[in-house]
Amino acid sequence: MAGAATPSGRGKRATGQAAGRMTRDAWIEAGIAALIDEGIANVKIQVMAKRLGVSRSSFYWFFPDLQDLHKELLEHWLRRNTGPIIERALRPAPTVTKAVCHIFECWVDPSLFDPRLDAAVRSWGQVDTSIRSIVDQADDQRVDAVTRMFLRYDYPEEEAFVRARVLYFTQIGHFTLGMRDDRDTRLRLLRPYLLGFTGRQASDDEADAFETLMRRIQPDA
Amino acid sequence: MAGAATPSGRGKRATGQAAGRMTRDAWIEAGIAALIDEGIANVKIQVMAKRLGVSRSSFYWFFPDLQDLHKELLEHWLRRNTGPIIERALRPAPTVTKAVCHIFECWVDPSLFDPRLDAAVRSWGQVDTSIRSIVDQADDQRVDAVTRMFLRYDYPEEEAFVRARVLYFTQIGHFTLGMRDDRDTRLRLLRPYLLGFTGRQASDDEADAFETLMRRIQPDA
DNA sequence: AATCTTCTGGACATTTGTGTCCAGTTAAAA
DNA sequence: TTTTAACTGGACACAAATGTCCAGAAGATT
Repeated sequence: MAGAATPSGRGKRATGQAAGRMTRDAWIEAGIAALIDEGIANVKIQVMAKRLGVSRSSFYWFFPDLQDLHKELLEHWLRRNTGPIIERALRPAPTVTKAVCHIFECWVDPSLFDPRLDAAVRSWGQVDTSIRSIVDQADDQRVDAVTRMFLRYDYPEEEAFVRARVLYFTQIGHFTLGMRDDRDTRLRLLRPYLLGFTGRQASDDEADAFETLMRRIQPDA
Repeated sequence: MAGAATPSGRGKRATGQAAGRMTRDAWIEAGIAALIDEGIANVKIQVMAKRLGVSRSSFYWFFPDLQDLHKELLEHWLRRNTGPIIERALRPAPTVTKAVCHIFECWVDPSLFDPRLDAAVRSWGQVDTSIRSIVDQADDQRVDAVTRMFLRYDYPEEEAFVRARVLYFTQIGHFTLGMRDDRDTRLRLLRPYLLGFTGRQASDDEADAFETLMRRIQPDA
């Protein structure tokens, strides 16, 4: 028995596995959760174990040490967050404004991009140089993909690069600052943002299409 | 004696005070340094003491506990980083582009704004909600000041707000991502950035003036 | 049913950090 | 020079983490 701290000795655990034993993935999930809302410095075996209602030994069965879990967390982030942005940036569209709307999907659809995870990994990178270089690399890839997007709409080389940065940095800044405008505000600001990012006015069709998409993803907010 | 770890027993310390005793400020400085390059979770009395070549007791003479130092670090950040931005945003200028250049001064002059400190405090806010709300408040003040700047040049209300955010978030994103372009790159990108932020072309005079300023501040980089 | 493999709990050893207490040193004031 | 105030080091008592070891429980396999 884990003592008085565990509400239900055997049956169910707080999170992760329903009843049976532990799995490597359940530990990784717990790690991600801890990373996101307490930072890498608080991803601790002891506290995760308590939270999961399991003893620390379980951890050491699945991982040689804490560092191994860290490796897994970083890989999860790479898979989860960088892919979708690049994919959306490559998607063909009749106008720049429409193309930018495609990228915007990542910022409104939590299944495409997890802002809190991104922010957490970024904070991690500030403290650990080996992480830092990997984050930098991912940022370069993302900005590069957006730059190529602008180039497809005949912006001059330098302007395309700057606009890509402005678009991407604004968004990262947005998340870093934890801005969480509600859906209506975001819809209201859509056109000014598109103007600022592209220098061109979006058509009504495009704005409407994005509004529809957003209403589908966030039924109400 | 502090043991074999201290290279010079009495005379000089690693940082802070030259020779004499310790001061509250020296501890705060050490705290800022630790916060900036190792994150709040690694602002530890024990390691700072070792680094300063002093025993932990000294700390407890000047501060009741670690939390008290944390409070001081936050106050330092408030004084250091938010004031100058607001001041620059209020400064009168003949054109928007010129006004934006005034704000840009904060990003190129380390005496006006410390990007690494800002990033560190921001990370701290992600982990500690009481810090978070203070950081949010500061961000609101900064964006608000920039919004009013745009309003002075007759941008419509909503556009002014969005442009303020784009300008500010881009910059925060820039720092968060640790982008450190060299001086020449920054000068080359100045005009495209001004165009993106304001929607208007800067005059040669304005660009030249900024270039002069930058060369004065960063003799070479 | 017996056996083998996988996984868990609890005990142990160690490290790193916090905060308290107090005797004693050092610099300034009387 | 003595006294006094400001500071420092070292010892103590805890707490929270990591990582190791191993007996044994719980499932899967034969």
